Amino acid sequence: MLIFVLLNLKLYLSEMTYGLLLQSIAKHISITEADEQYIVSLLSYKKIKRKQFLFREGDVHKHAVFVTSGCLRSYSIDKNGFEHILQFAPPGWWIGDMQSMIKQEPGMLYIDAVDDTEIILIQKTDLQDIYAAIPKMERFFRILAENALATYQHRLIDNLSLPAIERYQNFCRQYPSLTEILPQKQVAAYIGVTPEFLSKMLGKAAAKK
Amino acid sequence: MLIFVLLNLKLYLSEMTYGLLLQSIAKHISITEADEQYIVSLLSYKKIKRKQFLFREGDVHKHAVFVTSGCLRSYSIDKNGFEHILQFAPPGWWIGDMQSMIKQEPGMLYIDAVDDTEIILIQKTDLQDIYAAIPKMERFFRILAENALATYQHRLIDNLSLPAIERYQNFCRQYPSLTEILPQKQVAAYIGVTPEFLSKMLGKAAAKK
DNA sequence: TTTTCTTCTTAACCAAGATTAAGTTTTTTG
DNA sequence: CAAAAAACTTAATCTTGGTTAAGAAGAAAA
Repeated sequence: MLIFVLLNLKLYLSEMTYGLLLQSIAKHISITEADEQYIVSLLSYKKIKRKQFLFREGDVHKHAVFVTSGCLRSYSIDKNGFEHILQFAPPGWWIGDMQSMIKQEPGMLYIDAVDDTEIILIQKTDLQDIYAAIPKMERFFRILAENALATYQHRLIDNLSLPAIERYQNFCRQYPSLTEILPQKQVAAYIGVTPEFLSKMLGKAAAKK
Repeated sequence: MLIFVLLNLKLYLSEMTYGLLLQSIAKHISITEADEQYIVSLLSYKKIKRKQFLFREGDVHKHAVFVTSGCLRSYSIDKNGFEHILQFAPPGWWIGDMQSMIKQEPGMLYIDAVDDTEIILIQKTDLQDIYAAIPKMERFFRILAENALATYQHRLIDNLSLPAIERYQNFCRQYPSLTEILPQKQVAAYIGVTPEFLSKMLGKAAAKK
């Protein structure tokens, strides 16, 4: 009886922790419960406090990272010490330096927590095993990469063709929940302007009304 | 005897036409000859003359496009009529509007030929069949998408953090063969400056020496 | 609570890159 | 080959956005 309760508890905790990832997989492919359990057996879980680092420039990314609560960000620091944000990762998103992940070479990105955050990690080597054991997972990550690719294509075009104010408006439209939470400074580092200029821009826009 | 010659001829032509694509696949996964033949049976071939369009803004991308000779480019045109180049595709590269390809909705990109170009086309619906028949192909396209993703991440960081002159130098280092062939105007549209400014910049750099 | 750190704002000045325009060279096409 | 169309250059002027600096306001930490 006690064992039964403990088993249920374990399942329940696992469901809490890994539910979001399994749901995300289920959205694109269907896998058996045995497959799910196999995958879960290779996952690890981690908490990251606000402002704590997950990766620094020069680290080799040996894990795929999936956010289940809170929010991470990836960014580079240029030679003048300014941050340029590549991506925010709210719950349900993956984050990482693909170049480093693929080639297993030192990355150029920093990743830290915008907020207290919980993540799921998969080791790159385990991911290879998952592909071998459950070929359908190749499809899941193909679809994931293709979607991310579409997002980056769009963002690059925006950066090439739109003035700062429109890039800001696009950001607010695309990530309304982030706009509320993030300090302005970080939105500026994402759209590619200085915090001073963003402030000036918003002041002007407000004055017009 | 005649039939034998014709068969060989057909194989030879097919090798000429589809060789680069099959090689590219073989670099990442190994498939049987039967699989190769199946894939080839779903491919089509097309020549595109310099300056001819393959897609325009608003078109739905129903094919994946692989370049075997020449060079294509994808770009958007902003409200002032200026071109912003997302990608060049020399031989061995894929090109397309991922957003449009995935969601089968009108795209925002133009694709035309920088030079007389030969391409291989795969219909999106046939691609689904290929995935079903040869699951390994999911891996091939996963790897492809992941590599492209890494490239876009890098380019976006560069655009956010580097001044125009360094973006130009990066372009020359990364695509030396393109730098020779392309009109300066198009390099400008890729790195995100006006042709006038690129000209001024290069004049200054030359004067220094 | 008080102190400290971070963020936000404002403003004056500065610089990278855009715009306009005109002339020159190169490439394409009839 | 001549004519037309692109592409390249140069220069003057303008604009977007950066830099510097300093104070105000919030948030975090002690």
